[in-house]
Amino acid sequence: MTPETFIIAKASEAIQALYGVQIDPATLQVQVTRKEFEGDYTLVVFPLLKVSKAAPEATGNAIGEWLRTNCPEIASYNTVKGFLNISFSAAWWHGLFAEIAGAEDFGQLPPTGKTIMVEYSSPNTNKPLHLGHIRNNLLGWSVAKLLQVNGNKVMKVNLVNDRGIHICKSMYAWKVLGNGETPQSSGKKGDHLVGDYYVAFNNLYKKEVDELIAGGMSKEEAEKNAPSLKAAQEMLFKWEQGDPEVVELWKTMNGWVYDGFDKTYKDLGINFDRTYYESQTYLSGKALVQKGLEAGIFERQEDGSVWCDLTSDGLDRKLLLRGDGTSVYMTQDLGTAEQRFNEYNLDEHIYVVGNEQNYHFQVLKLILGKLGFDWADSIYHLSYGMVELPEGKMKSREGTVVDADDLLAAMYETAKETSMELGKIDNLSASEQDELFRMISLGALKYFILKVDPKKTMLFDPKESIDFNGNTGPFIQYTHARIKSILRKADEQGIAHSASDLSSEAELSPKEIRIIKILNTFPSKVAEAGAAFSPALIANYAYELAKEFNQYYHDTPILREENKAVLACRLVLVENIAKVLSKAMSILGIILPERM
RNA sequence: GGCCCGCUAGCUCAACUGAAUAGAGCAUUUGACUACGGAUCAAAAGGUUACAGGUUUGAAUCCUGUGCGGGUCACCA
Repeated sequence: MTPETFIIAKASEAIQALYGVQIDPATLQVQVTRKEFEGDYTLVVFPLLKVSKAAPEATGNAIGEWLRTNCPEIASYNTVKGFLNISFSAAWWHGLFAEIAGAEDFGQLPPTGKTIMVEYSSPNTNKPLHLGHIRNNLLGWSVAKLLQVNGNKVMKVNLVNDRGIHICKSMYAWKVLGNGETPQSSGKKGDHLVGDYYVAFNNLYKKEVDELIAGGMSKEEAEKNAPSLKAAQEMLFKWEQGDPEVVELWKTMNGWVYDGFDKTYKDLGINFDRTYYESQTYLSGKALVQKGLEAGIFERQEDGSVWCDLTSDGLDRKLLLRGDGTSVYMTQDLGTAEQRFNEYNLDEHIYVVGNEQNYHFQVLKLILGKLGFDWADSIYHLSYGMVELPEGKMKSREGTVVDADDLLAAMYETAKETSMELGKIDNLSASEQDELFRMISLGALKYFILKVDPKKTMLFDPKESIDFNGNTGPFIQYTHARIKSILRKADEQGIAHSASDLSSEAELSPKEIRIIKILNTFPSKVAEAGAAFSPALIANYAYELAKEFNQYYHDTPILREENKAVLACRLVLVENIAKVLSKAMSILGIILPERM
């Protein structure tokens, strides 16, 4: 039972005893007492005035007095305006502390029995990953982890967009300009190589269009008739026919891209339980369209195309099948959703996709509902905002995209430079140093991106992200390393510091109580963050805890303490800060080093 | 134009279901090194929460309207 629920339960009893009214516990609000007031937790009494028929102060005092005399856990109280500030007894704090210290899986919530699928990443295979994908990947991985810690069975999936005109463009450019270049022959990373040919295609295409226009063709016509585009379209057609040569090239080039992606995913520290390929799913969903037609939810036009009319829902008409009977994006998503819910018996399905697709998912959900699936409301679009740069928006055409691999490399370099300057890690081996630089650079990047509320557009300033001061990942990593250093010294000196060494003789200081209070809120923070699908809440929690430790550490001697009981108490406290920090950061995919 | 989202300190971001004087970091100014790790800590300064109404004992938060910014409304994915 948390202190909050304890107070709510007891306050309900108090109200029953004092005013003879059974109050709905939901109307009672308990919050952590603000620093400037005396007390641990605060009950807001305003909502009770109707029942008490008395002034706020009087009501607060009456309830406070009842609590103090009837609950041994509660030591004192005071009322300021409409706020009843309650202080727990020292014994109670010791009990809570021992409970936290003894809990091995602190913060892991009990099983819910639910299975949740999280789809994220979803790259196209014609170009490497960029900064926008990084936000997607980090969010997706972290939300999956968060849901796991909330007690769910989670399945992480990727849907690779491996077919379509875009990859054919790269294929065509490679065929005419590539001279058989491969990742091996050029030393280029596979996804970058294919991306380069995508760019080459666009240049070639542009040149052809310009020439056609110069030759007297209209712009519109030229854009349709450029030979390279025609060739790419021809390739797409052949691919759909299963032409062996085209399919072979497609397989080869996609293979290069997958090797490249695997490397980037590995560098980012993310993974998937299953990967879907659009080449295998793009035909699904047609049966559902048929079903919808029969049910009269969809309508077929004279040209054979099928539509769903959503105008009565305030939206537009949506195409589901082209005139030639082929399916579109929406058709595929309808089909795969049904497949997945059936195959895995999902309770929820989360799609981590950028907010430019809000409309798509709104429609998807609506249509699934119309088709009569009761799980239509169990799909959730985790929509995230764009990542902007100080210079403005990222536009791939203008070359202002930040490549994921380049960014990771730059972060690594900066982590290295900064650490070397400080010169604290000279005694580490080269490979240990390398591992450390990776931890720090990745920690900085992940924290910087995940601490922002997903749905907001965020600004990524490379310079600022690399600043290791303030509210950053490295600050938390550093805090952890310091704690570990203290614990190492304690071990060297043979000082005991396990939960069983705690003694109620050691008096807890206000700062220590504040830290226990923060530690204690971790499980409810996890629940809150899980409900909101927001790793940002966890990030900000970890920062608060780390900061609290630094303040405490700065003026409280730990190893110099002579009283054994107090010493053990402090060490256990500090150890538990490290424990919770590490659990919180693991939800973000950030590793905390033992030393740095 | 329709629909969706955002707007909080100079900058980047917080504020759980409405609650006390809206909080951090960066940058600025000042102070603290006999350091159990200074990648630290303390302090100052910085706000009409875009604007106007409304609901409420109480609004950054809920409702209506306005402004500014973004997204989206393809037989693309």
